[in-house]
Amino acid sequence: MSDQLSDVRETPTTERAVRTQDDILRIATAEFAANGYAGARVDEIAARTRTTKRMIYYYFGSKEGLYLAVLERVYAQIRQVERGIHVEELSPDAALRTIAEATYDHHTTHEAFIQLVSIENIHRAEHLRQSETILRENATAITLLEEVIERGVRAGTFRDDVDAVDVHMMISAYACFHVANRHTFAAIFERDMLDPDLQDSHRRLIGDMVVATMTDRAAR
Amino acid sequence: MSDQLSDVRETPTTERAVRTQDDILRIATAEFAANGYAGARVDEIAARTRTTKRMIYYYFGSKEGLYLAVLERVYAQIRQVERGIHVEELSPDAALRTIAEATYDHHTTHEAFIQLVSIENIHRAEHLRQSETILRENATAITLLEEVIERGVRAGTFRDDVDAVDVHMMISAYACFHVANRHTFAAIFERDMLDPDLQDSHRRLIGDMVVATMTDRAAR
Amino acid sequence: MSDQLSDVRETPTTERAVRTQDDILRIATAEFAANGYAGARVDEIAARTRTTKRMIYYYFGSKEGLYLAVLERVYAQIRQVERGIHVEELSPDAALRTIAEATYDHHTTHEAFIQLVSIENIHRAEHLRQSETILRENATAITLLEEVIERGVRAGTFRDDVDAVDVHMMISAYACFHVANRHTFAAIFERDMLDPDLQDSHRRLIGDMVVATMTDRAAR
Amino acid sequence: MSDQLSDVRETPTTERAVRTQDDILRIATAEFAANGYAGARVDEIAARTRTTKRMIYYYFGSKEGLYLAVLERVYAQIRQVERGIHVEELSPDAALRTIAEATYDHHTTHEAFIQLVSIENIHRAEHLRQSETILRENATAITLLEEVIERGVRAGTFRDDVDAVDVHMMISAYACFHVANRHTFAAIFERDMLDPDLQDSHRRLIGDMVVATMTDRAAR
DNA sequence: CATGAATGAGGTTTCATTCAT
DNA sequence: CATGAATGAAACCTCATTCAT
Repeated sequence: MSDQLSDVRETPTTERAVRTQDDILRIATAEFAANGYAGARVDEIAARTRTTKRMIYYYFGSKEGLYLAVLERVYAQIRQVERGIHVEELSPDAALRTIAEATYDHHTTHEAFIQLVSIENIHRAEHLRQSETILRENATAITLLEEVIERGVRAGTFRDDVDAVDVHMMISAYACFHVANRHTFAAIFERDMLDPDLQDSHRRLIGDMVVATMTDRAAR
Repeated sequence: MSDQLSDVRETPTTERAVRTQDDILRIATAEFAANGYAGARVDEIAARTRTTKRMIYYYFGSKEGLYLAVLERVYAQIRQVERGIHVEELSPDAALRTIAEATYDHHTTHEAFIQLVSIENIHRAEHLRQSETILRENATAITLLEEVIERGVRAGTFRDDVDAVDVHMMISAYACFHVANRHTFAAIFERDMLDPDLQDSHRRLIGDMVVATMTDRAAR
Repeated sequence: MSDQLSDVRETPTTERAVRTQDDILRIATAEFAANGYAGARVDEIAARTRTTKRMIYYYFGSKEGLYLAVLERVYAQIRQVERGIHVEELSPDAALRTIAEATYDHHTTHEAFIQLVSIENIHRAEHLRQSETILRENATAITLLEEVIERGVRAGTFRDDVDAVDVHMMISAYACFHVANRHTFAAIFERDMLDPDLQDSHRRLIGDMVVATMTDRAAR
Repeated sequence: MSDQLSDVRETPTTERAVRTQDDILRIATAEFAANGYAGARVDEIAARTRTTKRMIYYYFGSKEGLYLAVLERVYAQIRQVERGIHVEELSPDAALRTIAEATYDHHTTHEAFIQLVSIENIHRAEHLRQSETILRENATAITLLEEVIERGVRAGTFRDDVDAVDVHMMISAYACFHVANRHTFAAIFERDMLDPDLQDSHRRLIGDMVVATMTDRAAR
């Protein structure tokens, strides 16, 4: 749960309490993602829950506390995905492509996560910075990339002036954009980036993009 | 102004009126960008303006009307930039790189625009879709790319399975991400993507990325 | 108005606004005095007012801001009374008695003031300490007493080991007690200290008390 | 316990129950004294107790029942002190001074009692009036004074137009004020009436005051 | 065009109290 | 006796919007 709040039940003891909190968090995730922090309504969240508004305050202390808990939850989920990626056996090219595709798959299927990240950026990451867990655990995505890039560089196939954080940035940018800018993009260019018919080619494209960039002879 | 609202002053007559409206729009742009649609306060906007709340309602009818006007204004500004890009004389490679860099330069120097686009996406582009001007005029960015890609494909240097909208997507994703996700990225990875020291290498990287992807032999 | 709050209309411009604020302050004074800070209800105050709850927040910002304004108002009123006391022409004895009686008269006819002081003490004077005006202006009551005591001491009729603050304490204690402890005293001892029939003798008694104490030969 | 409430455990049976109740009452006394009736929080009281909220309701029925029990407890304590005062052997002067000093000593060392009396007065002694015990037993303080005054009057040293209730009022006023108005007084006059350095002179002063007043020749 | 005053609906939060185990 | 979970009523406060001058 949130790292800095007190006066709230930190860890539920009964199984029923777990269900109540999960219920609240699930609904709250959707509401915050769909309406932004200020636009989300505690009343509305409560109404869609099995429980009452009072319980939100009982467990999370405040609207902000709830939002923080939501944030930590979605960041914990992506950590799980990242930890499930194993590329030790793959060539640097294949490893890079695998990581890119995994990120693409996660982001395009976790709309709420991407929206919450967008929202959090509007608020200058002020809430996220309060969560030691997120700060500490979510940077580990980089170590995986570092290892792959080092292998590629050593093998002479990867350029050495682009580091893991840069690569992560390229991959994240592409994957995030699909979800985060879906609606304005669709409105203006009349193409839904998440159209299932485009999924395969878009997944291939992100792999191409990152591999081509890293193996680009001209850039060296 | 917004395309569907009536009962509001559409075009200012006196020069003073123009200045008043510009003042309001400038402040409102900052407020909406910084706080989101629901988070922005009409009172706050009025307080920071040289005029009063009454004028906001006189000129823009409602908070939503003001937001729409703000949106149209920032989209008009990027249209200006796009129209200033001329790549007819350049090779397809150079042309692509020029367009990518121009987008990168625009986005990284127009934080409010990117933030407003993020916000608009949170609201499923519901406001943007009301603006015929934006929908009609802003898609023209594509024609420029189409022409370049066609030249590259005809020359045999570009792959032909990636169209102008895809390329625009890649470029926008990279450029948007720098601004839109700046804060969460900085918090977690301890790297400010807009750090002036990184500007040159990041501008080069976006060019590398799009050119490498389009000229990628392996992908063909 | 309160010294530290912002975002609230500090000084009303129209006469109507003055009336609205006075109306609110009058009712609020009664409500806070009757129910304590926590016990007073903003809703109730608003209901008894010509205006609405919203106006309370418009003018005073918060419940606390309103309470502070109430506090400053009643302290300003007693300052007025204190400034109206002139004892330069009187003998030290008579002057002391006059001051004591004036305090007695003020306190016994300003129940709300005494109650608010009681309430403020329950809250360890945390609000009062925020008001520079009260702190600066209300201590001046002492200078009047100092001058009188000095005269009495010099004349050899007053003891010199009791200073103005001590005398003020004795007088205030007696006068406050009549109002502040009226109800418990009446319940237990079956005597209403504010019974009009007792007024004269109690006014005389406070004068006797302070004069006798200061002229007490045995104490010297 | 309260005289009129039923359905609550009147007298604890086990020793453990006594300790639990005492624990609750001790904490509750502090909380009510520090925050007023409305300002005190049942949750907070429970949290500071070794037991739980359930126990408060089990033993005292309601917040009001608890408050009443607190009130009765502190009034019982001062009764004990009063019963310990013996002045039969002393001269009327010395007896008066002894009573005054004892009251002064009690009040200045029982802040919570004085605060609760202040609070109770804000509520027009509505709770206190429900307690037959307090009403019946606490008026007996007067009989002690009556006897002393009668002796003094008979001896010709005391005036006869000031009765025991008046004297009790003077003494209580002085002693209460030290505690009840400590904070506003300190804030405005920059003198802490309970400063240990002032204790002796202030104790002497209350004796001087009451004796001087009663033996005042001028007043007769 | 300008300004402070006003409004009502609805938002977030708190509190005493009770329930289930 | 003890504990965390739950509740509903009501508290405080905010916001977009309109009015009177």
